Amino acid sequence: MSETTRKILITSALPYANGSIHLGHLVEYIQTDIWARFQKQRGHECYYVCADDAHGTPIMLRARAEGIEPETLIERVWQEHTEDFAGFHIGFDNYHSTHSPENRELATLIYERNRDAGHIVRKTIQQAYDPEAGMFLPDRFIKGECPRCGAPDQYGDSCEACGATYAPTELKNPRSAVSGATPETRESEHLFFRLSDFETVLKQWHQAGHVQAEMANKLEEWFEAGLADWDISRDAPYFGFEIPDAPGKYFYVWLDAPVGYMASFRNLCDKAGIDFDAYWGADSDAELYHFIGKDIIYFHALFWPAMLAGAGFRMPTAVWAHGFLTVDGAKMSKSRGTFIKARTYLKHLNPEYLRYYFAAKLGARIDDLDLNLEDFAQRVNSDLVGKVVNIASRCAGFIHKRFDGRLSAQCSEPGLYGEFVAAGESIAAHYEAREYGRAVREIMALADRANQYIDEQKPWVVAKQDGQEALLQDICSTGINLFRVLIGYLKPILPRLAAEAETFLAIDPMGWDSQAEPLTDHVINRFKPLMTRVEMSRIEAMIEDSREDLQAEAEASGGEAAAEEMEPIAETIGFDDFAKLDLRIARIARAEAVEGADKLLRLTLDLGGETRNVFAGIKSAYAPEDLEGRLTVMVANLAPRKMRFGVSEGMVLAAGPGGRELFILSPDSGARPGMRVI
RNA sequence: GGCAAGGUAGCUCAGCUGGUUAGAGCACCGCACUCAUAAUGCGGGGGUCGGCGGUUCGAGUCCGCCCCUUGCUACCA
Repeated sequence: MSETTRKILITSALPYANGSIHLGHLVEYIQTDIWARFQKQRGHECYYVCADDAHGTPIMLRARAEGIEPETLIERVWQEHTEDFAGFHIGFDNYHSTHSPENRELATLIYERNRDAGHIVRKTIQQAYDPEAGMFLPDRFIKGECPRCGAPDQYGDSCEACGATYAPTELKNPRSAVSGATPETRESEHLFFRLSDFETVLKQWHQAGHVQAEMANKLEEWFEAGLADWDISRDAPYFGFEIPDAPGKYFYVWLDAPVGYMASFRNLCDKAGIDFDAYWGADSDAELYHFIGKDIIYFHALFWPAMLAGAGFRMPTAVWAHGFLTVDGAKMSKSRGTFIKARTYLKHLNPEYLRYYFAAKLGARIDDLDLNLEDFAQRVNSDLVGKVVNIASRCAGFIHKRFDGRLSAQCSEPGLYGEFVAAGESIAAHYEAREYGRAVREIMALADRANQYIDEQKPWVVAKQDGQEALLQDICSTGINLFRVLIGYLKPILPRLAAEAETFLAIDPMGWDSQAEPLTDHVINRFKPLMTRVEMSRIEAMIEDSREDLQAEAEASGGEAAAEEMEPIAETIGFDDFAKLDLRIARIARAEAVEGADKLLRLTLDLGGETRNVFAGIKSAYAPEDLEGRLTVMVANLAPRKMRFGVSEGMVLAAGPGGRELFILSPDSGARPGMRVI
């Protein structure tokens, strides 16, 4: 490697201190960690930092619900996150918290510099206020009816039912998700960051190739829509940093979250004597990379670089987004048991299986990544155990039994060994380009070559021939040396396996180029299985565990959560009002799926004297054939409603949140169609 | 219906700016081997590259239309 030493600072997005790490998070940490380990192995000065994102209303409220201080909560979560990451060998150089003195100092500094440069403006806005809880409500903590379609139980920023977006003040019958009180609209002065000041700067930055092509397209859309001012303040009570010149106002969590990258690094610099400015100064020649998920591109490719530029810091060298994780082709699901927490995984499986599998499927693009559990097991078993580790396993015995663990004094296959070494260049290029899948493919092709070599040489035959000891030792020494090169290439992905292999080989930790020459006349240790096979039963146990785990959790927190989240009882009505409602027993004469509708069933209801055509959104919970013949309860005097698939002449009563959890009502036996329900 | 990403062997995926008979790994079948964690090697079957049309001397690769899948969204009176 003739390349000069680079200075590289790498970050992963900060996990929110309000939940556990799961396999979806790990795509990012594993992707980043592999890159960081690779750069270090190449001999560069490289630091990988991260932190918990510890501020914001959800954390404040959760701490309140648990009856503890937010500081106590985030400390506990920090501990848990730290352990989970360590379990997956994520090698942070520093794992800090946004609730730290360094972050307060830097967030304040960035704010003040932007303010002094005229990028901060004050505006008075109307915002929902919860008079009972005594706080302003973030959009997602207000629920009510959609102003456009009237759908109930919608969040304050957008309607899940009709897709409308609106201001929370437009919601009909709004109520606070915190206390259930009806929010009032109050005025408040907020601070705004003028993103539009940076339009030119940002466009130049994007065009200079600092973001992926797909990301650039998306950003272009945002430019076309126009860059809006960004509200960076929140009113007390809020868990965060108070804004120095605005008492009672706090930095919005998304302002100080990315600053957490700097703060974590600052903290590391103070501990390790690194020059902070060499990495963050406006004229820094260091490289700065942010690995993120595709959902937070907006913050990292617009606000963050703009804030840095406005405060006189350098901008990132690149922001790299990855896609989401699916399991067996579908979104992670708690009920299917595919919402797998880091912790649960570690109870059942070796973390390096997952590191390898992700690496084998990761590229530089923003595509989603699928964890196919069967493929996962087969791939790990055949690649790592069957191919790579097997090379050492099949050679080590001879070296030990016949040569006291000593390798040949010279390499008998300089050509083959040279090929393995030469491949390092292209493998390194793939790592550098974040095309880990390509790197893995090349490495596995080499592993195949090694196994072929051993098969051709047939050491087990040579071993039985008198006077062929030297040949046997040469063959097996070559095998061991090829194995060593492979492990060197896999080391960024499999640090633990590499460490154990280094112990087996009795060598110093491998760098990228330290395998240029083969080991000769060197004594290795006794071989122990370096990795065992994935058992499908372990995977199934993990899935089962995930299912139980989350159920138990739901039940554990169920008591208070259920009470807290229970829909408030509606306004009291008189009997006259109730009597307006004509509920009738109906027999479901026919039930059928509606072509083109995902959630609707068309029901033909027999009311004794007449029949009604009713559309019901219960397809997710009931098969049509299970409904036919059943008695149920319907609203018979509801005004007919024209729907996309026809006119609905009434409504069937059902309870439940949705999905499979929908329950239609049934009368006791004896009731007959047409009877009025009073 | 809208937005986004995709549709290449049973599965997971390569196929760069269009160029010989479309590839790999796994799975499957047969053979070999027994050093190795039921590992390995050799051979084989298997794909009209979602469909149709177009551009081109030539298209999996470019263009148009259509179909399908997944995610968000809508249809949940």
